[in-house]
Amino acid sequence: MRDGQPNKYSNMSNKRPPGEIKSSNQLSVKKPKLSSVTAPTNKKQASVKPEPKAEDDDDDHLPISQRIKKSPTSESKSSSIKKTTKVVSSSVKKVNKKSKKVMKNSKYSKSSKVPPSSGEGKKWNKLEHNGVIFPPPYKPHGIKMLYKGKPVDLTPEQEEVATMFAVMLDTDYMNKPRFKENFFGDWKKILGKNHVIQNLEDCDFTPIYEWHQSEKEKKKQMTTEEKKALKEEKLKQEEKYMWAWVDGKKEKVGNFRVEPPGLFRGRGEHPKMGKLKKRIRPCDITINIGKDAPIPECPVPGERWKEVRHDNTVTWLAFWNDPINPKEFKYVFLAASSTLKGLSDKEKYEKARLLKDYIQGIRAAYTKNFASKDPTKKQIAVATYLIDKLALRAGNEKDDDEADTVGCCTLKVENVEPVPPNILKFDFLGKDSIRYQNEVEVEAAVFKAIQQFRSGKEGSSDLFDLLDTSKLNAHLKELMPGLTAKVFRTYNASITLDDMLSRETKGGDVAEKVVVYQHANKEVAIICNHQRTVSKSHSAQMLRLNEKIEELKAVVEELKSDLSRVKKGKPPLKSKNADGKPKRNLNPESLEKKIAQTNAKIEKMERDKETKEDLKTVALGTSKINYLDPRITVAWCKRHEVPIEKIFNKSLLAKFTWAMDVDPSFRF
DNA sequence: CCCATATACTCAGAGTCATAATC
DNA sequence: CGATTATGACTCTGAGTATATGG
Repeated sequence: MRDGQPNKYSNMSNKRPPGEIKSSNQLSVKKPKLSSVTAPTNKKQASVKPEPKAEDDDDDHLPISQRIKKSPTSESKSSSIKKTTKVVSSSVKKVNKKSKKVMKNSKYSKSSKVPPSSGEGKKWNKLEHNGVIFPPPYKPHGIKMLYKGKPVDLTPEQEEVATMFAVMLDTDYMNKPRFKENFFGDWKKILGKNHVIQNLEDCDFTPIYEWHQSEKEKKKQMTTEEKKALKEEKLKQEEKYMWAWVDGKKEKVGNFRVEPPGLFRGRGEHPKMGKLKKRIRPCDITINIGKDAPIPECPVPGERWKEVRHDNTVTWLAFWNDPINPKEFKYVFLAASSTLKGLSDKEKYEKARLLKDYIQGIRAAYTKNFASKDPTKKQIAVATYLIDKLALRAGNEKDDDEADTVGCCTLKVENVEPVPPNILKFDFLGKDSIRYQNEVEVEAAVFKAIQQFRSGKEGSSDLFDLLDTSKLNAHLKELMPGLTAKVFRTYNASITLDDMLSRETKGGDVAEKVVVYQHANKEVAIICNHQRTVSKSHSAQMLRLNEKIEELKAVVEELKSDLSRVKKGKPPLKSKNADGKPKRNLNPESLEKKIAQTNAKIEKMERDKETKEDLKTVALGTSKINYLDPRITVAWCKRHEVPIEKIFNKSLLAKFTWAMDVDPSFRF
């Protein structure tokens, strides 16, 4: 469903001319003002050395938003993009899907357990916390599901898993055969070989589903006092887990609740969707605390932690192995508002700001390499261009047991279609299986390069066959200390906000300024392709808005008629209003006023309607939380006397405390 | 005050990327 | 020993649910 709708915000764009640079000199002059960016080889910078040609359409330093221009040919784009269902081929692909499944139990020789001591990557000196809290044990409900129409007795364990499935009866997963197969496979193991239940098709879970719905309803019907009491009870229980002591400071813990058991809800076409995610127990959990901190008490009587470590080179407080993918981990970290997280957040933005000093040189360098004879260099250049211009993600290789999604380095031939003379049509599933659709005008050299990368390959093979993220990042690191692909996303998002705010903030009242901010925020969200599904009620809501607008228009018409009649000394056509009250205010002045008021109301509603329609598939939150340097926002608020609370909610304010004292003149 | 809509917050899955281990 | 692959740890994501808001 999410990948269903075309992205109406496709940008046709860009006409940034090649070339155009400052002297190479300038590059090296800029000093990293960043302690955290461990500057490796400053010498390598040579490779960014731009050449002094210049063709001054100097928009190189500008944010993407400004570099993007509507292309003349941008009519009905998205509609026509379709996946050319191609014959899958074994093909060119370097057999690089890691042979993950093999990997015989090379038990991690934990000789390398920890490298702390050296004080080098030290994250903390003292760390104390209370561990994690577990979900309550399963409470059997005894509701019987049906098999071939007859009630079935299930053990609590069997019932628990059946209930996990029943609860999802009204989700889209029921339309996914993969989900059902995986579920049934895991459930079957618990039912046992000779159980009456032999296939899913003959199972009727509706009794359990309905029981669950009624439980939900019951909960909803509780009075506010009851809910409040329940909440306080929970809070009391959890209070001690909410906090940690880090280097003498009390800090909030993020996710101290262990994930409850359930069915795996993989996104997109995930091969493992529906598999049973089993209950985590204390013996699955590894705790990390300071050397002389007391060991957290295990909350389950009679059980104990798997292990207690003292590793101050990491920030996690606890972890367990992901039951779906046992070689992956689930961590408990401090909350976003903590000092530790704030620090690394700040470092992230400082690194992105540093890129500002290098970006011209980097763009010049990759532009030059569009035509490189070295094929790897050429691919790196084009990939970097896409990452910079379109804010694409790096695109790591994925295993076969994950959803099939791509990023820049993993783009397939079929994901990018060149449309002469110089348009590229992108269509692929990115992170979280969110569809990315875009048509972009690119420089001739890029267009040619893409055509070349595609030629002779099948649709399913890699566009950048000589590239992967580590090669790309290794190259980026030579251009700027600490530079990686994701920094471009942060940079382009933040510079766009900064730029749009400074260009578009005019006078006006606070509300108008907030609109300017939201507009910029939206632009960033579009660049980053932050989408959301259209709410179920969206169309109904639009309809209602339209109705209301029509109603108001009718009111205006009547008022106008009243006005003209009153002016002629005649009484209104109707002596009563729609609500049945007799009309008052029959003098022209008040009628005029009323007309103006109503028209203003209509205009406002029209605007609201537009915004709503505009934002129906755009999620603003993600960029605000992860990509926009809060100092831009805070400084802008200070300059324009906008209360910061208009922009940041409570948790954002807490997360961004480190940015609050920024100088009003701060610019990204 | 009630309802519905908007916003805030939680949740856990899905990425990125550095480094260690292995080939 | 250089290149891959595996491991580990951290950020980023939209959905779902709870709560606030406002008409």
